[in-house]
Amino acid sequence: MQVPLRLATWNVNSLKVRLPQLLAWLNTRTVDIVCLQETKLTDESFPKQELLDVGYQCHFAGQKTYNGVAILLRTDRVSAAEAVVTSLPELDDVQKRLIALTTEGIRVVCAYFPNGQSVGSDKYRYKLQWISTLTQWLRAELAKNDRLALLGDFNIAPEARDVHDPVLWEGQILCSDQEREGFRGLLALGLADAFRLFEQPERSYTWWDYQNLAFRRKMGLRIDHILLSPALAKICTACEIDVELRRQERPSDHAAVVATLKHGQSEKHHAPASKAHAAHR
DNA sequence: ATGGCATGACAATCATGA
Repeated sequence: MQVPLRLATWNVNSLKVRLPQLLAWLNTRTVDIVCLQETKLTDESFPKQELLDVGYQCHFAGQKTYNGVAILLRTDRVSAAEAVVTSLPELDDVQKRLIALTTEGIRVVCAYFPNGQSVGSDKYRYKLQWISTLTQWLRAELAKNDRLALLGDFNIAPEARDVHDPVLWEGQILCSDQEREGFRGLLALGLADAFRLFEQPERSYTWWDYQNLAFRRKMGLRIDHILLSPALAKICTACEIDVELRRQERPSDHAAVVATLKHGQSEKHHAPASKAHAAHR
């Protein structure tokens, strides 16, 4: 069976406010695994029944006012979640920025990277530390899981072409050398930026400021990403930004990113490295 | 000019975002 699998990430900037848009989006788009950031909800007030009613099982880690992440699984299309974790084991952190689970033999990691506020601030140092801890943890996860996807709001524009005005943003938060070095550190684990596996339109962004008509003027940044392990990059057939979400009434300031995977045979999940190597010759 | 929105907590402004 070769049914395509679609993975998405969207920073909703308050799930309470964006729930109607999310429900409508889930009804019109075929997405199977949906990572959300900035839910800004405690776990008690997570709208799990509403999402269950449209066919999604929810896993979430939230807090009052800030942060909060969730993964939604379309239960008729993907297997039940296993090995759910709701924090980075190595980091003692009250901020809810990470949730991970395994479905369909895929380790799905949903992350809301710290913003960093301004270069050199305490929050900036926390951001770099958080990225470093995530990277170390992912190294171990990749050793255990061939198929791994890291989705989320990275709060990093990796390259000049991901920024509407690279000169204006040079060295600024989201674009600083150390943040970009952190992003490259994730790629160095073997992960691929799914969006850049394909030819893309120029000025493709995922975030636009609410102010100054930034969206209409195409003044954005590409800071939401889907990174795929080699086994998943190999079967990725598309990666697109859903800008329609940003065009709506009372939108989130982020658009969603959606990747499509050819749903490979399950035997590939546990293919030993030696065998994969042999197949190359 | 470090603002201009938007969101949430809280009750007039303030913290935070990116």
